[in-house]
Amino acid sequence: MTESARGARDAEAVSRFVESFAAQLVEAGMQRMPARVFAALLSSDEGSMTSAELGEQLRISPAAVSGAVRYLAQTHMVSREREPGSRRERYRVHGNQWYEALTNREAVIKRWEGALREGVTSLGADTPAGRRMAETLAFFEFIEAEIVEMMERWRVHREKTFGPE
Amino acid sequence: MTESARGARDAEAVSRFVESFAAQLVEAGMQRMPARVFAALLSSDEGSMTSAELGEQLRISPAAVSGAVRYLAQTHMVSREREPGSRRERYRVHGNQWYEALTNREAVIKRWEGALREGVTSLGADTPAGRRMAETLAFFEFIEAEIVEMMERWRVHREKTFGPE
DNA sequence: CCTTAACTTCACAAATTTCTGAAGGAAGCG
DNA sequence: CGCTTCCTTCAGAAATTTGTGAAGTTAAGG
Repeated sequence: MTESARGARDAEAVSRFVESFAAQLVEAGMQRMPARVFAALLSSDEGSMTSAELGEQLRISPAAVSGAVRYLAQTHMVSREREPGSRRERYRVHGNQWYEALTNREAVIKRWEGALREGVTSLGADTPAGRRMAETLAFFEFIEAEIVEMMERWRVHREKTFGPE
Repeated sequence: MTESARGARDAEAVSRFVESFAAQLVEAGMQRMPARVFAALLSSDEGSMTSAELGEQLRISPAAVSGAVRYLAQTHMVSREREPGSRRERYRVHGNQWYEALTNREAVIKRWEGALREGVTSLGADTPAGRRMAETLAFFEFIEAEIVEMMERWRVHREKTFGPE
């Protein structure tokens, strides 16, 4: 077993994975920099990196790191930590935050629901279009409730499979 | 009750709703034109419109309609119909296509899973990062199975509430 | 306090995306 | 069969987004 395959991680292999995973996230609608930063954090052994480490691995400016991290923190995909007695910040992914972030889709769904409610009203609940809106709205309300339960089931399943956090 | 509030739809109210709902879709990551076209179809009484009608309501060129519709058809949000004995095409939303489209998220999830599997391999299943990948992968596999069941439950729920299609 | 390291904000240049007009087909209709 | 209508494709202009360098801000450490 070579040194690079055991101790020090194969930087190139890591980078390849980071970029290919980030590309998938981008294709699903995520902005490029947040996607790359998130992928890098996800594939770090500690699950966390400093701003400088991120900038170096991804070859991007501190400004780009800053912007990406702000977005990720806002959407709860990543949390910021201050290293005590240092002015370095560490950005971390928790296993849990993955599904917290998914649950945050709720915020989006809520806004859709709001818009649909207005639609039902302004198109008229007794028109064909209004009825279609109402049904769509019902669908989202259904989904919303289901997601909550689904996450609860995942929490149980996860604990059984991977043990308590 | 004025004529416009009863018979002919209030074009301005419809337009306001279309634009505001489309804006929500855009914010969730959808391209602008597909979002506007989809919203317009959703709020039409027939659930379908011709290319010309879409162009007129949204004030966009035939080319833009064409591009938007191609995207929506690819993602199964809208189906194309040919009016028999005419060269006009109608684009239609089915109530069902909403959740067919959601189910199509499966394709995205599948690609993520592929990328994560590669990640587990290339980072090493016995490394902390590799284990995190494996857990993330397990999460998506869980979600994928759940979505299938969820859609089945919706189909039942929908039929009870709104009657058979 | 002053220095300096680390992050953030901002204005701008570059790259990308988006939409249009124009040209190019396909398919009904006479 | 040719004419006409409708849709699509394509090249390019316009708008938007993205990432950078530089200046600004905050807080640790002497």
